[in-house]
Amino acid sequence: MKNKRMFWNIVEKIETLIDSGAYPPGSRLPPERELAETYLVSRPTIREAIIALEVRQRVEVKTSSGVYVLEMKGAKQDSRPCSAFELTQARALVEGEAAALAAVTITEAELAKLKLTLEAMQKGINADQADREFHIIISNATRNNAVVLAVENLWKLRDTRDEIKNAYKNVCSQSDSDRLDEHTRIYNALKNKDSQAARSAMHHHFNRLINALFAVSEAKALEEVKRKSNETRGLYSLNHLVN
Amino acid sequence: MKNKRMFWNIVEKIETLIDSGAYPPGSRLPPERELAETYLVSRPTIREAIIALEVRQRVEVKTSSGVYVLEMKGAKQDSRPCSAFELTQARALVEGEAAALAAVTITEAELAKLKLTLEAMQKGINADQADREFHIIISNATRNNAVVLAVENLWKLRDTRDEIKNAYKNVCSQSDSDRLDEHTRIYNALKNKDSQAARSAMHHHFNRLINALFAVSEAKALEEVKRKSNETRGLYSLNHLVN
DNA sequence: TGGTGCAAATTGGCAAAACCAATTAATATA
DNA sequence: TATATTAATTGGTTTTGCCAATTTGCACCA
Repeated sequence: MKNKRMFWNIVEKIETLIDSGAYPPGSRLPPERELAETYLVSRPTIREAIIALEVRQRVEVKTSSGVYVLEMKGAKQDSRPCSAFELTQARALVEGEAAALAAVTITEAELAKLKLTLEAMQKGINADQADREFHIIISNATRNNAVVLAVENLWKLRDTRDEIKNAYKNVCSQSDSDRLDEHTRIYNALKNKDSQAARSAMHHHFNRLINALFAVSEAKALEEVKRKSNETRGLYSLNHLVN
Repeated sequence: MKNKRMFWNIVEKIETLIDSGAYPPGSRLPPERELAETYLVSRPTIREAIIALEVRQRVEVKTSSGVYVLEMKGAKQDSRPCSAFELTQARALVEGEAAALAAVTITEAELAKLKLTLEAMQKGINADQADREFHIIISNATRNNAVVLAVENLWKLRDTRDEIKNAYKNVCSQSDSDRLDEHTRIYNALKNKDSQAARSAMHHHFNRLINALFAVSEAKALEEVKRKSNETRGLYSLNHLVN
C-alpha cells in the first residue's frame, strides 16, 4: 500500500524512533531542513509530518527553537494488565447483577429479541454475534445507562486485548451447545421475571466459561512443558551418536 | 494569544463550520485553493489545517477527489445520557460485588489503609478524597483489574458529567456522619471476611445515597413548581391594580 | 577576568509558483 | 444512446524565497 501520502511514512518513522528511545522525551528533533535531507523529502512534507505528530500530542513545536518530543500519557489506559480470568469474573459479577435488574424491567419486545438470538445461535450462523447481542440486550433491559456502560467497557476490554480475544476464541467455539443451554436458561429466568434465577443462571454461564478457560490454560501449560522437555531432550540426546 | 500558528485558526474555523452543519458529514469541503483564497492564507497552510483535521478523524482526504467530512463517533461515547440515580444504582451493584469479592482477598495492609480513610473522614478534612480512596482500595483488593476498571469507569462518569457532580455535591456534604457510619460498617464486614455482610453494607451505603438524591431531587422539583407558580402569579396578578 | 550587549547564525512560519498524478466531468464519436 | 477520449479539476509534492523569533557566540567594557 503505497497509497498513503508521503508524510504518513515520515510520521511512522519518527514515531518509531521516539518509541525506540532514539529521541527521548524532552529532547529536540533535528531541524526541519535536516530531516528533509535525511528522509529525502521536501521541507513542507516534513512540516506536515511534524504537525501530525503535534496533533497526536507526541511532540511540541516551539517556534524558532525546535520541536521537542513529550512523553505520552495516553498509553496509561492500555497499561492495566488484565487476564481473561479476571475479565470473565468481572463480567459474571456485573452481568449477573444486570440480569437480576433486567428481570424486573425487561419488556416483551426485548424478550422476543433475545429469543431471536437464541434461534440464531442454534442455527450456528454468526453464533458469536448472537452471543454479543444477547448480552447487550440484557444490559439495555436494565434501563440503566451506567450499567450499559459498564458492560460495554468490559466487552471493549475483550475486544482490545489480543491475549483475551484468543483465549475466548479457543473456548467459545468448542462448546456451542453449552452456551446455548445457558443462554436459554437465562432467557427463561428473565421471561419468568425471576431475578434470583437470572443472576444465578448468568453466574452459571460465566462459571462454565472460567472453568473452560482454566482447562485450556492447563492444556497449554502442559504442552509448553512438553515442548521444553523435548528441547532439553534434544539438547542432551545421544540419538545422533547411537545407530 | 496570537502565538498559535496560522493553521490552528483555520482548523478551528473549519471545525466550527462542520459542527454547525455547514459541512454535513459526507459532504466535500471546498478545494484547497479556494479555501486558501477565502481565508487569505497560502495553500500549504490550508493543507496543514486539513492534515490536523485528518489526524483528529474529523475529515478524510481522497486524493484527487477532495476532502470529505466524516461523522465523529468519538463524541457518541460521551453522549450516553446517564442520571445520578442510574450511576448510583450501577455503583451499588458493581461495588457491592466488588466488596463481596474483596472480603475474601483483602490484606491486612489494605484494611489498615481503609482504617486511615475512616479516620480522615472522621476528622472531616478532605472527606470526599477519603471517600474516593475508600472505594478504590476495596476495588483494588479484589485482585481483579477488570473489576478495578469497571469501578474506575463509574467514577469517571461521575467526574465528567457536571449534572451528576452537582447532584452528588448536594448530597454528600449534608450527611457526613451517615457516610462515616456506613463506611465503618463496610470496613468491619471486610475485616471479618464476611462477603455477604460486605455486599449488604455496600448496598445499604448506596441505597441511602439514592434516597438522599431522591429527596434533593424532589425538593428541587418542588422549588421549580413554586418558582413557576410565582411567575404565573406575577403574570396574572392584579396587585398592581389594587392599592 | 567576568559580565553585558549586540550581531550573526539557526530554526521554524508562511507564501508563491510550478509540475505531477489521479480523478472527474464534458464532449465527441460510433 | 452508449462509450471512449479529452479536458478540467483537485490534491500531492517540490523548490525557492523571505520573515521573525530564538539562540548562540564573540567582542567589548567594567
